[in-house]
Amino acid sequence: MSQTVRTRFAPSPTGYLHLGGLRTALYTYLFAKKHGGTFILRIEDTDQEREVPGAVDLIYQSLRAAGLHYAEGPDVGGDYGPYIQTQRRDLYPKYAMELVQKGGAYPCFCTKEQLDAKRAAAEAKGETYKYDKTCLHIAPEEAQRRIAAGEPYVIRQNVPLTGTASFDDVLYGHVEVDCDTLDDNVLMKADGLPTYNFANVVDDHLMAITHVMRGTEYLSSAPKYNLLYQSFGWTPPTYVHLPVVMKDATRKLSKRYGDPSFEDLLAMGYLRDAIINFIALLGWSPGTEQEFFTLVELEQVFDVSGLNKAPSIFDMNKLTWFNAEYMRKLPFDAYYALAKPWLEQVLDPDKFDLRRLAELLQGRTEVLNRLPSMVDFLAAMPEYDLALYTHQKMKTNPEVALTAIDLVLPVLAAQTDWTEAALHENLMAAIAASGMKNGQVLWPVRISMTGRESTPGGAIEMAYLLGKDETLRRLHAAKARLANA
RNA sequence: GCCUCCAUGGUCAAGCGGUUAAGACGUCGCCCUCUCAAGGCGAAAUCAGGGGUUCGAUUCCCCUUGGAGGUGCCA
Repeated sequence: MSQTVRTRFAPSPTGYLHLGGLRTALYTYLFAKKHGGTFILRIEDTDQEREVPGAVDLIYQSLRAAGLHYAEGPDVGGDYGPYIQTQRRDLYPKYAMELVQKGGAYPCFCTKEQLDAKRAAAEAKGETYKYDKTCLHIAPEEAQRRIAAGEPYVIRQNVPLTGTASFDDVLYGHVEVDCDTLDDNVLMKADGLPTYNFANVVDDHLMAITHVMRGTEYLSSAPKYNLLYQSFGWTPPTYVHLPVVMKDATRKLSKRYGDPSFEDLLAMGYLRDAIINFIALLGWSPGTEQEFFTLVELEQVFDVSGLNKAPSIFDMNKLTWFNAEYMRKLPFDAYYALAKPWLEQVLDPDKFDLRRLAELLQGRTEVLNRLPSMVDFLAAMPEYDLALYTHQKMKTNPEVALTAIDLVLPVLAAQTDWTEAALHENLMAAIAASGMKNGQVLWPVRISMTGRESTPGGAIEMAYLLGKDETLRRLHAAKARLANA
């Protein structure tokens, strides 16, 4: 590649950054990095009605949170600004006029009502609606007169009636369509702002974008954009269209159906690096067996040849697996800092050894937000079913449980050194002396202390965390309940 | 409807004319074990269908089917 690579992520400020958008941004960023190029951010806000207040800031925040740093953008500046399309509004009319002069576009005065009627008529006949080029035949002088008179108008692309339009995509190859299936789309709206169809071409050219990476929703209109480049006499960028991310086989990921956004995942306790790692592998393969990647590694190894053409389904299960793996890999102190606030939601830090608890939890943490429900039994003994005392493999049932508690109670009551090591030593000795199996006594003892089928540690760890008084209190309560059963 | 694109297990996917069709998640066994995880071992599970081309198709071509995207003064 002789020219310096410049790629851009160009979202519309219509809300949060969804995962499909994040992936597009990631690949766009990685492509630039891989080729030593520049990644820039451009805000496409030409549809003022759809703009959501605060969405622009959300995009900045999300991109920063993801670690996708852009060298140029609205909030960082650059030599090709402004980077927000509404701030570039004065730029577009000039190019629109140039296009009109070159025959690639024309002003149109048809009203919304007229067009709706034509559209309805076409649909009634079961035909595909296409603008009939009525205004193409208005003489330039008359058009000028009407514009000067203040009549509302738009600028439409003048698509040839015959022939074909095409472009070449790195991923999808040569895409060609018959011009007669193409409509004369609006390039400049009556409000004076360009549509995506126009702004994208003008801005990519003006910003010297060399590689356009974007979703496949633009694949079928790309030939039309190429017509624009031809009319202008500009060299089109290299295109890489990216398949969408799906929720399942037929629906794409969408906030409306409750699918999480990037920000949502972070708030739930998914790690940024885990999300990035997972997203990178969703629709792209490095071609090797490696499955864990840091952003920096991805910057080196990313290649468009590993992109898959088919849409891929977002698998929360696998994301969660990645997250659990990343949790385990964290240095303990980093994990503890992350876990602590979640633990403190349900546990008084003055009453429990949260640090020890976190040690037990680190290897079992899939997502941070699951932590509270994993430890809340420590704060208050939950209701539980006596059936929990019956466990085939542990060879226990309520009767055995009663025996076990009777065996353990005096040992614990006499325990002065309430450490895991000391508890372990004395308890194991008592069990060995009794002739019972470890699980036979430790299972029911743990149940009676926690009321949970599974806990972040065994009976000994739980006893340590609960403390002597609370342990004995819960054991006595369980004994009374079992004796009356 | 029309246009464009896509198609390997439940999911992510490797494969790019000749393979026992990798690997990962998930699932199911077994082992380990004071529970659950983690870890170890193992298992089930895929080339959508039909035609071609070829000595030989998962791989190339066509059709069908299925799916996606587009068909806006939205992007």
